[in-house]
Amino acid sequence: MDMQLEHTDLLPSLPVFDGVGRVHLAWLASVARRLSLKRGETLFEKGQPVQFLYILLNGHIKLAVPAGHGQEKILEFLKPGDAFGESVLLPDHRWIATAQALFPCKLLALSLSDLATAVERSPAFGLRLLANVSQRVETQFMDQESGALRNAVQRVAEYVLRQPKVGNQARFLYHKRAIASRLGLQPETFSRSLKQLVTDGLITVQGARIVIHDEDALQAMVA
Amino acid sequence: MDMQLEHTDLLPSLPVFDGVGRVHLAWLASVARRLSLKRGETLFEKGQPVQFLYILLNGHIKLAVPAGHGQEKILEFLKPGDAFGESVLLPDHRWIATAQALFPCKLLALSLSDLATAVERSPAFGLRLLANVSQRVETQFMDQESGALRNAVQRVAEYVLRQPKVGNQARFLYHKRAIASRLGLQPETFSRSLKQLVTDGLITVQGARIVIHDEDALQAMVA
DNA sequence: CGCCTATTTGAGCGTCGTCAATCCAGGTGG
DNA sequence: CCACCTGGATTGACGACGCTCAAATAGGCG
Repeated sequence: MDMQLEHTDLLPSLPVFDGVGRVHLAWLASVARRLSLKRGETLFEKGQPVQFLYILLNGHIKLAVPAGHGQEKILEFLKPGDAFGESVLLPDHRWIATAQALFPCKLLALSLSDLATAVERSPAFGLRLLANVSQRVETQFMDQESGALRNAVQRVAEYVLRQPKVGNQARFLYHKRAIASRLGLQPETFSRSLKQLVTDGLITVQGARIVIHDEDALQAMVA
Repeated sequence: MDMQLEHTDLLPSLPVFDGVGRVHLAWLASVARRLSLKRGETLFEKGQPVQFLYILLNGHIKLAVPAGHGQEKILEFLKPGDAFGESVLLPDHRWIATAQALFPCKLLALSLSDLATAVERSPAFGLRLLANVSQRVETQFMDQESGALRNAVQRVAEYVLRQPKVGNQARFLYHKRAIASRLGLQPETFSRSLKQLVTDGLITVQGARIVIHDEDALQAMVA
């Protein structure tokens, strides 16, 4: 199968390319670098110069800052359709966090000049990028709110509710250790908080599997 | 003095309009609504639909979420040149926080259609907006990092270092209560943390005035 | 089947939040 | 010009939530 066509076909399904004309998409697909990452592979590290805007087509990536003793604080989980590295627009900018693949990834990389040309040719693409990063700011705000206003059990309940559900079932996509870090908790505290929800009869947990018994009570807990 | 010309002249001095052609600036100035806020006045409240992208020309605004018992958690201090409300691009979006003037403000408001037209006419403006919001994401990341990795005294030291200094002098622009909220601390804890820095001989504080005696030690404290 | 890592569980402690009282500064009016 | 007054800031005492250290258990992958 033609690699280039494969990627071109993938593009229209991502919201970040909504409303971007076919011809512009083709141009994007032609100039953008294509990258693949294996699970665990590092895309960039804190301190390196920002050279590209990345668009994640496939897979999951964590953005994290090292915290000594082999610890880290996870700032964000990146999902397909997410764009990151807009700070390529800021002069002499360096990454403030490290990006590492949690699952095998495919992504596009746009250099600063390609990004500028792309927005020049397709202002709609510029607006899509703006909407995307705007969404990320809002997510950060909600995280800040949760971190400041809610306790450990409430934050865990909130996280469970946000997971995609089929019926009343859900799964932890990432390691519990990683989720704990994302929520600003120690793994031990995360474990105890989950146990609390189980003890209260709101959920049951088996490994990465979650069954939600009382969604309303979970909602009430975070409100 | 002509109000419109006054604002038009103000625009080129803000980084967010760098590289945006004179003619586009004039167009922006002609279509954008102009707003003034008195100290304490509310621009929008949590839950209201997002109708405009705002660009702060002058003054300071706080973005905060109410937290019950008349409390609030301040998410961000907005300064001249900051743009906010890019989420006007997201469908059916509502404000997740309240905006209130901390000082008298002047600002521009762009409707969704005006924003789209502006980026259409001047892709450079789109890139500037992207850079601006990108900067805000990074600030959020650094806040998350501080909140997770540093204790109260370290966060206060970090905040002091970030204030604009003349010689070894600086000032708290906002009420300590507000700064505490921004740092994710109670006013009492903020006060005690400042006292700690004073006791250690790193700074002295009189009301809103700060004198920095040992900047290196402050830096070392947050590293 | 066995190793290695992730997760869970337990015990103890420290930081920060809560509640309450006091202190202080800036603004107002006599 | 000074006394008052009001809201912010400070200080103290105490408790709780989440962190740290340590050990046991479970789970995944070769």
